[in-house]
Formats: sequence, structure tokens, C-alpha cells
Amino acid sequence: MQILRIFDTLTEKEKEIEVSGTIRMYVCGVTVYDESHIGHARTIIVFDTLRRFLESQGRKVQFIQNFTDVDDKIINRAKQENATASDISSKYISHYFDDFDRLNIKRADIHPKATEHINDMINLIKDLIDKGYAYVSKNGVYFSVGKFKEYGKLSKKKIDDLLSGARIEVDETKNDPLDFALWKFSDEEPKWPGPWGDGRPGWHIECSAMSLKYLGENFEIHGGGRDLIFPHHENEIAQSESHTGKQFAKIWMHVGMMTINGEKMSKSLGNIKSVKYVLDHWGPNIIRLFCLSGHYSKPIDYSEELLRENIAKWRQVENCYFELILAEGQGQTDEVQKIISETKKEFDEGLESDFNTPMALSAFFKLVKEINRIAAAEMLTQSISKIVVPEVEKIFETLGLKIPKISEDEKSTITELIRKRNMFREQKQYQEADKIRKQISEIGITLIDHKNRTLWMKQEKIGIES
RNA sequence: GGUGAGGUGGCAGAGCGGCUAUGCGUUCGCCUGCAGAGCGAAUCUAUAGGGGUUCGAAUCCCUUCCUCACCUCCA
Repeated sequence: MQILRIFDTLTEKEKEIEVSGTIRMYVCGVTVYDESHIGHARTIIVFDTLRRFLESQGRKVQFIQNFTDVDDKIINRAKQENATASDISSKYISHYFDDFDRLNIKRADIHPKATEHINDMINLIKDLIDKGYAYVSKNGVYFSVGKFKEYGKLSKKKIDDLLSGARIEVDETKNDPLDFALWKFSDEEPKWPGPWGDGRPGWHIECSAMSLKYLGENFEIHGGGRDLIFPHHENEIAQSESHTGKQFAKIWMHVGMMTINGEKMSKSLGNIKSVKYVLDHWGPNIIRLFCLSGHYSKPIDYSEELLRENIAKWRQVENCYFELILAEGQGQTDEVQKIISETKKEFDEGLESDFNTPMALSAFFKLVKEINRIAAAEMLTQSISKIVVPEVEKIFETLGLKIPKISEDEKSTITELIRKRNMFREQKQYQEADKIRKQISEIGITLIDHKNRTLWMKQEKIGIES
């Protein structure tokens, strides 16, 4: 088994993941105040696929992804809609699962919510105060950035530079403009009693508290979108390492932004495409292929033209898969053995070297092409199929791609209908033949006539095409 | 202004010192009752500009230009 190497934002180097034991991953999830967009999906798809890859290699993965369910934006939304914050957050959590289940994202082992970990946060804040890293002020409890000597190490920022950047809000109640809130006093709901007064937690503390709780003080991978490097992850490091005195995550893995017309997709710019919209038009397989078609660390530009390209790719994959499972006859398999081992090698090597999904995909498409070539030459056999199908299915599983399973019943029904149709075709009774084709198409099956046989496929319906 | 990541064929996108991926597209074929898909061939020998280093550079160094992200909430 090879060793996975991932680029670590903190050290700016590729780092190896230790082989032994469970791989613990914490991924920062979304703030649930609105629908998720395709940019969120990209990040989640990357980590979901990484997890699937590790699991496919027989490693145990412990995967935690939080929901930020207390936040100003949620509260504002609640006010607008005359609802409570928890109405809003639970509504969008349920939308989140609707979207991401459709995207074939495996659920995390735990999806902790900030509001269910208030005590963990309070204890952490208490400890930070005790250790002198935090102080109570008029509006809340703040982390004293100056006390954490390594502040800025993740985002490569110098405290002086941060201060000179005039975008920091001036707040006289803080000792230092860079200090950030751990606990914000509040009289309004949502609020919780705290040792320093009623209030609610700051944003960053939840991830420190929950990752420490579920994954311990020093886990393997902490991930999220690039835009979280500063201040969110920087602040998490400050809090967590001040608390434990130990290195926090071993690897910081950050996913590039989804852009649209070259600009970052974000709520505030108003240029988002919701996950639901994109799913309705393109379906999960196309989206996953699209999101994995570039290296995770780089930006990827949303474009319908590029999404459309992936339909063509997916059609080849479908063709390949159905050719395989419908293959008949016997024959030698030496050549195919070689292709398979090359595919596996390139696929795994790609993913092991900083999760190079484009390389892995190219290996996969080479295999698909090759199988389609063999099929077109009428040389596909059952024995080839027996070797290749499990490998293809393993790749589907790793990439989170879904292709319909065909039951034996379904198969024999279809085979029988095709037999009848071909009988009509031989007798040039094309109207009858077309009637059967229509009947077959109504159960979602596409027919493709070859010289001496008819291939059938249960093709995915792509919304944009209809 | 500071920090980071980049600029590769018509498009997307790997490679990161020699073997010049991969996919899409386009053109022409094969197949074919129709249909669709698939296959084959061709097209494209590309690496932002300018200097170096080297027997040899897209890959290393210098320099110029350009793009994006972060420095405020953000996946």
C-alpha cells in the first residue's frame, strides 16, 4: 500500500499520512442560514471522495463535519422571517441533507451542531481565560491574539500587516483590534447562560471544541475551503493550541474556490448557483465528475459548457459499463489484465500524490475507452467482464458515481423484448419494432443497434437534455 | 499595500529537467431501416513575453506582463 501525500497549508509542503490506525478528518461545514451552492458542494465532494478513497484502500476514517447553527446571519434571517434561529437552522440542515444525499455524499460519522456543544465551548473558554489567553470585556469574552506567539502561521500573515489593513472594525471594548470573540453577550435569543453572562459563542470556538471532543488534540486532517484559512482556521489554531499546548491538526487541507466568470462564487456577490439548481439540471454524476476534473487546490470555473462536456464522458462510461455487464462469449484475457493493472496503478498513484483527481480520472477514462474499443471490435467476453466489472465498480464507489443496478428479472424482461423487436426488424416490420423500442424506453432503457446485436443501457436522464 | 496560488493546444486540464497525459470540440470515415451511441482516422505538436543554467526546460534561476484568492462574513 502506498502512502497518501497531501499538501499542508501550514508547512507549505506535501505531508505523508501515517498508515497505521484511523484517519481522523474534520471538515468545516456550512452556516445554515440559506441554501447551499455549488461552491460548497465542490469542497464537500472533494472531502467525500478523499474519504471514499481512503476507505477503498481499507483504511478506517473517522469523519466529522459540523453545522454552524448559531450565527448573526441565522439570527437576521430569523428576524426577517419572523421565526426563531432554530427554525431557520433546522430548515436549512434538512435542505442540506436533501441536496447532499442526492449528490451521493456519504454522511459524516457525526454532524455536530454548535448549539449542542455550548458546554464544551464554555469549558474551553474558561480554560483559555485561566491560562491567560482570553479576557472578559464589556461585550463579551475575547481571545488575546497577542498572547499567541505563532498567530498568523497558517495564513502567513504578520500581525503588523493585519493591523495596517484598515478593514478591521474598531471596537474600543477590545484590548487589541485583532482580538476575536469567544463569547458574545446578548439579552436576545438565542442565548445561553455563561459564567460571564448570558450570550452566545463566537464563530471559531465551535470547531475547536467539537474537533477536540470527537477527534482529540492532534488529528490527521483538518479541511475546508481556502477562504477559511483566515481568519477561521488561524483562530482555531490559536484557540486549540493555546488550550492543549500541542500541535493541532497534522495536515491542513484547503480546497480552491468555485468561480463563475472568473470571480469567486459567493452569496455576497450574488452570483451563486444553488446545489439544487445544478442537480436538477445535471444530476449527481456530472457534477461530481466536473468538480473532480481539476486539482482540488485550484479554483474551478463554473460553466455550463464544461458541465455539458461531462455528459459526453458519462455516456461513454455508461456505454462501457453496459457493454461489460451484457458481454457474452468466452475468450482470453491477458491483454485486459494488463490494462486493468495499469489503470489501477495510475488511478491510485494519482490520488496518492496530493489527491490528483484529474490524473485518476484520466486513468479511468483510458480504461473506459479501451473497453469500448474492444466492444466495438466485438471482442468483449464474459471472462473479460468478470475481471473488469469489479474494478469499474470499485472506481464508481471511490468517485461516488452511481450507475443503476440491473436485476435479473429486469434483464430477462428486456432481453425478451429485444429479441421480439429484432424479430420484427428482420422481417422489416419497423413500426412494430419501434413500438417495442418505445415500450422499452418507457422503462428507462435506451437501445443501441449494432451489426449483430442490440446493446441496451439504463441511462441516467440528464435534466438539461430534456 | 501585504500574503498566497496560477498563466500549458479551439476549450478544460495533468505533467514539474529528456519518454511531449487525458477528456471535450472540430472534420472525415465505419456502423445503420430510422435513431442514438460507440469505434477509427485526421486536426492540435501547445507550454504568457524576454533573458539565463543545461548536452537537453513547460518543468530550475532571473526579469517583465497578466489573472485569481485572502487580508470583513464566506466552502
